Amino acid sequence: MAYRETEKMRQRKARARQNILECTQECVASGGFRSARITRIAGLAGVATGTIYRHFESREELFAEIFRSATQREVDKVAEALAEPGNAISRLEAALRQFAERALRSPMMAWALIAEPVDPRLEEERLVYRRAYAEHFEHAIRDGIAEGTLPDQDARQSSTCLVGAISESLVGPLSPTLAGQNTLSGDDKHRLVDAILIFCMQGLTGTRR
Amino acid sequence: MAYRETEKMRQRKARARQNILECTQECVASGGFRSARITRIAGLAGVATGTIYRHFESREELFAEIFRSATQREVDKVAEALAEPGNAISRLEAALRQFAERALRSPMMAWALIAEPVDPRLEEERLVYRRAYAEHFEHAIRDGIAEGTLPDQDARQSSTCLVGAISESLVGPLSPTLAGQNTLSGDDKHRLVDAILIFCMQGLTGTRR
DNA sequence: ACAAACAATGAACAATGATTCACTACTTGA
DNA sequence: TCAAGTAGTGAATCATTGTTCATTGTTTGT
Repeated sequence: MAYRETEKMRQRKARARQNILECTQECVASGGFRSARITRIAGLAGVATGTIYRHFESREELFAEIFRSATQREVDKVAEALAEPGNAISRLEAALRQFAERALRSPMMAWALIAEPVDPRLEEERLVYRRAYAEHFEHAIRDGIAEGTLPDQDARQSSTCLVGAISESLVGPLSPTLAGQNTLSGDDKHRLVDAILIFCMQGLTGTRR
Repeated sequence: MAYRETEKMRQRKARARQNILECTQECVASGGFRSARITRIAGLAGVATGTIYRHFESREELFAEIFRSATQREVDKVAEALAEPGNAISRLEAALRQFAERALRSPMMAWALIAEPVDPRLEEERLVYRRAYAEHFEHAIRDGIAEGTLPDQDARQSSTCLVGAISESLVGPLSPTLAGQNTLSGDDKHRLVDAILIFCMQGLTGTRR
């Protein structure tokens, strides 16, 4: 016998894999999934196209991994905001704000995750994560009902509506328009987020803040 | 000279074109855009694939036409509901209900129009029509504010949220799941529509009905 | 009946990129 | 240093479908 996989090699491979992931993410963040061609990713990562396939089953699988990690990061942020101290209303408001502000901070990536047309495989992942967001919101809504700060309501339905309302509100501003983009100034973004929140919070509470 | 396009021919061509459109719509309604291959459409229509291209620039263009006519039909229905007599609240409620109920009645077509991943060209059309829905709602919201039945609010933002909330609520139920589907009974559908409406109307009015 | 103009046909083509795989270059333990 | 085993390479291949176009069949006015 001769060659046996050693720790050093394992780490090198892990690093190579990680590097590919990061370059893919960069690619997606700059032009969405569709424009992230294997050749471009390979070029960025400084490896041959074949190498990608030594680390990932397929382009789809690579994308799925990017999608999951990027979205999970966002879901976690929302979960964090909901875990802060305070009543359900303030926590929900903070979480929604977090979601929207982060999306507006990385518009292309957010668009890729939320609204870019993707293959059925990724679309399935997307549905899963939309449910994940909704479940976090749902939990907080139940808290609010229990503590009396929110009127009784179908928490699941309300949470779904929250996800829809905020996504739809962001799709327009996030959509990579023909030429320039970022037509939204910092102030515009702030106003947009506020406006979204007013509708959402009223939908939940039945009162204008 | 010899051949000159005659009325009879014009009509025959128009009929052929219409037939292709109808078959395409049937195709889309049964499996979405993605699965509507030119060969399948041609087969259904009883013509050769090349014939399709005598009537339409390209598959994309054919799809765009289907998309526009199908979506316009829905937009019109919403507009009709909003044009009925009554105050803004009841008209908005009727319009939203109309939208949701019609979607649930033709789930696959609704999914194709609302949520199926499609090419950028169609996605653009989709954005246009989402705006169209929103504008109708927006107008009614302004009416409501003017007549005093709705509190003052950013009508444009609220209308966008309405479109998002209702779409998101429908995506899950409409998504063509692996096997069976139509896991929603008539009663389920009714409950779903009611639940959507409660959130939406509260988002608009600030009161539970 | 005839020729001009057009419609319909459908097999062949084209274009796009993901994926493969025979080969090269390393790494490892003896 | 050597042989076994693995990682990396990238040009060639494959697969999928929309689209073309030379050919065939129809319609029309004389």
